[in-house]
Amino acid sequence: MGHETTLKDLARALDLSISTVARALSDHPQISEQTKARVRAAASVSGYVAHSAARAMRRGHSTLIGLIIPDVENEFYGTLAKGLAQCCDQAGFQMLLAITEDDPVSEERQVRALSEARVAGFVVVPSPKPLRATFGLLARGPCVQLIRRLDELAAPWFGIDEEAALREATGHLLGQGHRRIAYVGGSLDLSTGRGRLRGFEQAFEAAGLSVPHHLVRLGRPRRDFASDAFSSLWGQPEQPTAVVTGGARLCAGVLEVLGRMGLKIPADISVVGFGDAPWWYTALTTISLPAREIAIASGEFLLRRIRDGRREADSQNTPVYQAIHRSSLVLRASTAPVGT
Amino acid sequence: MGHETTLKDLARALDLSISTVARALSDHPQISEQTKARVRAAASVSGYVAHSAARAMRRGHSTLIGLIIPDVENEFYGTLAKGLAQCCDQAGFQMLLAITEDDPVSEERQVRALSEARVAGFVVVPSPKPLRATFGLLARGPCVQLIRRLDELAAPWFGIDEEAALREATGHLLGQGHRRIAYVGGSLDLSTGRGRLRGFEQAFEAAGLSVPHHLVRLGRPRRDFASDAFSSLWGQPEQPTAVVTGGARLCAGVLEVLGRMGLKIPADISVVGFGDAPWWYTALTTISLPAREIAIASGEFLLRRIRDGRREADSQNTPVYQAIHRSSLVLRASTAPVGT
DNA sequence: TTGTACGCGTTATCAT
DNA sequence: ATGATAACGCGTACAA
Repeated sequence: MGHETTLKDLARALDLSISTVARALSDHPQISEQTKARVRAAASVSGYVAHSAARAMRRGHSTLIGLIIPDVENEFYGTLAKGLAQCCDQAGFQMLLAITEDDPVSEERQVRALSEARVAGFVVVPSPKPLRATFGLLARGPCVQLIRRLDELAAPWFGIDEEAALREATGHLLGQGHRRIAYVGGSLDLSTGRGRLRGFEQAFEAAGLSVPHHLVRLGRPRRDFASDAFSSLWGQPEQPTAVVTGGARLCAGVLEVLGRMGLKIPADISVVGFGDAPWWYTALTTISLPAREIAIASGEFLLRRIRDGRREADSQNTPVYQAIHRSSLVLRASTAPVGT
Repeated sequence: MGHETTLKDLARALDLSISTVARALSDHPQISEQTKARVRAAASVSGYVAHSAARAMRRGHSTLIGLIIPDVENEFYGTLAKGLAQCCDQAGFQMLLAITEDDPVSEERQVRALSEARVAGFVVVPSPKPLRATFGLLARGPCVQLIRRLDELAAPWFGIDEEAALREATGHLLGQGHRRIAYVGGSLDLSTGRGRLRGFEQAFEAAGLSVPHHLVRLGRPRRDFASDAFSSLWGQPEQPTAVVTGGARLCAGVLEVLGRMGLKIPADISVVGFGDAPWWYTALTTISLPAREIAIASGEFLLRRIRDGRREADSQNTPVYQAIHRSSLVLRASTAPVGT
């Protein structure tokens, strides 16, 4: 007891060589069916379990994929993680999960740990400003970046057209006659924050209106920021008649404070939410994100690249690939023409 | 290029032995400061990254923890995963995530993969009926089970007092004068389903009332089941005045169909939700679960046991440990006295 | 069809 | 203070 069965053990017990046992278990064609059967039986009764680390060392590559995200509690990232985990499982890979909370130090530490584990590839939603070392580490293997986009990270990007998403959402409200439209979004140190704000602005410009910058609040993509931001907006002399959110957690924060204040949607204020948390299926007009599609697309892309990279010596001359998915505006009961 | 720096490379470059380099990098006391400095500098410029698989093989144990859950999109499991990931990170471990969707075949396959990776321990929310092989695999290392409890899995359990949770929730409604209280819960093949139903029943018994079994619907813990179940309940001649949910996804399903039917909460029906998804902070009376606490407690327990197991040869004679956490009923605006 | 032998990158033991 | 060497479990080129 206290000892795990190895090929050597099986070989000794069966009076065979290690290589024969190894070949039998990997169904090598040149091993007799009879031997295979004997070996498999012995492996089964002894509870033999292959040692993937040893195998990886020998082969020179592991079956590990590293996923680096800010927060798996966030519905969106949860969906991302699930999609990728299923991709991995299907392809015989396992997923190592790292949660950064957007802290660059934690990010570096965990990316280093993933590197030490010799993951075959990285899927990363990078923090706003990763440490220099992090880039170096991520460059050691195939890598794709999701949603947020960092040019320093010379890695293929998968995400949505943020500008179009916010432009459409804001345009919808403008079409309903709203003018005092507030925007609670992420700060501009994230590519997503920049794109979304631009989309918000473009909607006004397209309508020949001036952008109500005094109704814009940008900050960390957290619920409490959004709650505070909306409170301050509502305290202004010119209250907004509608609010657009620029992130899932920001949306949650706005909804929370609306509830606390007892404001009715859309009677007191129209709301466009962000993301697809199942609970606001009930009534929330929302910017719907194809999280699962992004996960699958990027996962399959990465896995393909990993396999390719093993054949061709080095296909490092990869063009900067990008896959732009489309969000869609899902109309529900949380928006209404102004003054109704 | 195409070659990862190893200790051997560093040794050759510095004209030192491999052992000296290894010792220098692990800050061995008997290496001169000067040598350490030289080695560290060389390691840094060459971008040396340790190889944890090789280390694990040599040492006989990895720094991997396997987490097996049905679904990480579920808020509750998301919180669990996050808590555990942080536990792991803090202790120098990494977390391998497996999503089973409660499919025993997928579960077995993934648990096997984790076994092959020689995870140092398992944290598992088991499917209702795991394959026999799965038990064998999980028995190969330290293991804790969460929430759901399987006796065949002789592993310490961390969860909540399900009976008390539902008793309290149901009692609250009874106290508000409700009698036709519906219950939409998980089927009885899960320990959670059994405990929750019993709690529902106990509330009636404690009040000297008979249990309204015709208002009880049990099934798979999925949103669509709950939606259908509530629809059928509402179609009955004796419509319920209140509904208690026995799971997070079931709660989401009930809320969804309520929205579709245009029913007002609590005017048309009182609702007790399940779990802590941030979005129903607004107005939902809910059975609140200490997901993060459970994750931390079980994670620390497992990590401690892993460390202990390395000192003492085999401390297999472990008593069946259980940590019962308490849920709490959070009162909000979704329940009201009957007939108001 | 099966066996022998080497190396993957580390760490630990024993020597110097 | 440093070096040589064995071993962890596996896969494969080469030999038989």
